[in-house]
Amino acid sequence: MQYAVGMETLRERKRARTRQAIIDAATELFAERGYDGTTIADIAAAADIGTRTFFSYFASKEELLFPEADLRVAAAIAAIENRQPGERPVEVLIRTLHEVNTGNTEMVGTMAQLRLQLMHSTPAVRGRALQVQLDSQLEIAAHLHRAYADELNLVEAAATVGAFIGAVSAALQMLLDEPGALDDPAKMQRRMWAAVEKALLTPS
Amino acid sequence: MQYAVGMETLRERKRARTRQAIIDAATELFAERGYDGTTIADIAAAADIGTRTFFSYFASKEELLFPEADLRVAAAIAAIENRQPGERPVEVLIRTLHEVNTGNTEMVGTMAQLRLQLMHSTPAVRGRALQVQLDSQLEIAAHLHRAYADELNLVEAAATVGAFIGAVSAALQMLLDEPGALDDPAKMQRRMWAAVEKALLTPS
DNA sequence: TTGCAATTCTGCACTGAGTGCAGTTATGGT
DNA sequence: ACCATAACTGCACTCAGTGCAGAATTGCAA
Repeated sequence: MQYAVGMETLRERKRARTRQAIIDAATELFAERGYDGTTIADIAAAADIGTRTFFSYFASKEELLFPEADLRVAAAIAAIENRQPGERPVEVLIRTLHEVNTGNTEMVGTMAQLRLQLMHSTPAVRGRALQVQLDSQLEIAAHLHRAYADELNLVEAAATVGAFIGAVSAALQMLLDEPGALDDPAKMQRRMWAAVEKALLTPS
Repeated sequence: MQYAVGMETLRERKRARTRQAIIDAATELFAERGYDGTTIADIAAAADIGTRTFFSYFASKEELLFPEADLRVAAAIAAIENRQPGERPVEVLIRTLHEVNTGNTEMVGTMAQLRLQLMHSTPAVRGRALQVQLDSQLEIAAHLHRAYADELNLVEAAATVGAFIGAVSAALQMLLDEPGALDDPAKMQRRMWAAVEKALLTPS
């Protein structure tokens, strides 16, 4: 076989291509007709696969919205491992998500932008986003606990991570409720961080 | 009409009774066969109503799990209004949920107990719980902002409430993952509060 | 190149949630 | 007793998601 070696087998490459085709088709259709207005049959047809086949790539329609959830958790965990000496748990988390959000094109990607709009307009999407976050939380909490074994027990670590992610979500949602919120994503992000830091770093 | 005046009309009384019958039937069936193993047709049959009628009482199967969501928000808002002078926002929230949870039989009620189990075992229930919480958050945040107008803008208030609820959720879920967590709910609740306070009140 | 095993794709038939509609029944007031 | 209104219900429908079985594709070895 004369193909490049970027990915092992033909199967894997083809599968990755199909997966991306589904995401692309869904992104376009969601933008066009909204989340609820798009059926899985529509997506499958647009991606040129059988309806049934969709479910061998994504377990549900909702999963389609957060295809990169795993990557985020990995980034957060890496940031925890590389913490500065003397850095407090909350500070690590804040720095972590800072890096995650500025390091990649997350805030700019089409699906990410779309997701923000859908989170605003479609309750089901918002609910799903929360669930994805919570699933990540426990994993991140476990690593935070290991990094700060002498300061935080596991439950306290979970509470810390939960507080952080909860603050981010709530601030984000409140900001999204403002009309024209998406016109200046960078500004929105700055305001979000300011609010999160005030909520979490204010001394008691 | 010679009926008592507890509730105005026959219609209202009958409707309330049917609603309760649905909740009771569902509680029993969920406990018996689990959430996923119970169909709406089952519940309707057990409550002796037509399947279609179920949807004129509850918009979805999930809504059945949190029939008292509104009450909680009301309690939280009332607690905010009655805040002590000098009390900090986070402290108000902590006191608030303290009152909500100890003041009523929430933690002891059958449906509430059941819900904790289901949250642990059924992802759909967990997701729904989060969504209910988030919906409450913005409303509570608005009141917190009004109560602390000179200290917190709206986004900061949202972040504060989100941090609090996020910490509670995460700690609760971590605790529920421990085997035998439900054997001693009071102890679990104490550990939860300790973790939440450590996460939120630790000075920076 | 051929052949075969493993994997993937797909259609079909099914269950269950949820909606719209239309007809029936129960209730409140006159 | 009568009527307007609200509630209840069956029916037919759409869509998400699953299990199964057969067809098509791919990987590998001869």
